[in-house]
Amino acid sequence: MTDIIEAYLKKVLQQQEQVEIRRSEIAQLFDCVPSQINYVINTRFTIQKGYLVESKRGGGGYIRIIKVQVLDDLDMLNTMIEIIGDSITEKDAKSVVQKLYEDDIITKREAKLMLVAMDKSLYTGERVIDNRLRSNLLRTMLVNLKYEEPNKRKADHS
Amino acid sequence: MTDIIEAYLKKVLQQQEQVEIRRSEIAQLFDCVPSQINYVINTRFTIQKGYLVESKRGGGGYIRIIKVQVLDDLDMLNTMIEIIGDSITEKDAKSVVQKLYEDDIITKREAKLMLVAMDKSLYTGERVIDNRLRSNLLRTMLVNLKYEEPNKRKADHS
DNA sequence: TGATTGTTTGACTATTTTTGACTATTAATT
DNA sequence: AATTAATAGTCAAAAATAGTCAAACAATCA
Repeated sequence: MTDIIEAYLKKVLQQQEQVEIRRSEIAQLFDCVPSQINYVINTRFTIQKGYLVESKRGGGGYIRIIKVQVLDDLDMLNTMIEIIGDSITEKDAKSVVQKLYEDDIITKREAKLMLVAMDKSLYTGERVIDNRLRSNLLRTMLVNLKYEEPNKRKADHS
Repeated sequence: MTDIIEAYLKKVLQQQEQVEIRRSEIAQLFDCVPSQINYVINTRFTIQKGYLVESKRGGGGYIRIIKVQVLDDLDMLNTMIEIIGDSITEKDAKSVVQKLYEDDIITKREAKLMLVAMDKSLYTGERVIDNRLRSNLLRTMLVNLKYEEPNKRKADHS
């Protein structure tokens, strides 16, 4: 169900910059409880995944999902670096890497390397420490990408 | 039993690049306990044998087995993985990365990302712990470089 | 045959999703 | 202004999955 609602909203977002819904209507459409919509939004439309969400209650209330717009790769990297902050969970970190891959800022191999580096199992097991270590690592990686020319093999003298 | 389930999954994988199952369904199909499926997967669908496994718990959960292609450069990577062992200093780790770059096994960007991840300043400050963390990270990265998934569609949110 | 290795089982744990009761906010009506 | 209606948000319990681990059992090896 979550996946279906997510797919529906993303499809609309392929055409548009943002989408505005009435929570109860979508819940009815998919025959689920209204709070399911909140669950979808909280788990699938996070800032790490590149979305902003606004809402209003009361009569004429709505939920609006907005795709975060960036100018270029550099802007995206800077935005992500801000989002990372000085602590980040495994899940959020992986969302960030995934987003960079989807936006063609990093290659699949680079994404894999970075994803591996975000994995919980590599760290100490102390949640607070790990989230700090992870944010240091990811942030430094992204800072590096800012100053790096895109992909070139050393022997590729083309 | 293990052999039968293995054969079943491999047969499906002859037709497809990947297979997605619901653990309890397969267990029912073969009249065994669900954890038997984990055993099959852990013993027969390892990365060394050319398979990648992903899963999700909870509602709509699944286990997905993906065929991967073993890449060239295996020997070099395997050698490096051995060298790394379960503890490695910053200096040695950086040498390993440098060597991979010089041998054209990784790109400059990849090298930079990996070098960043080896840097002492990112870790806890406890030498023994850091060397262990670093080796875990570098080793896992190299293991990942050995395999490649077949044409996974990217960002297809339709 | 005794030791070793591989398989099966199930109790317990971990994760993710679904649900609904209760709360908070805003707009409309009195 | 106060009250009521119409929204959306929160939170925790329940349900629906998958994972782990060790004990029991089976097969194979020396």
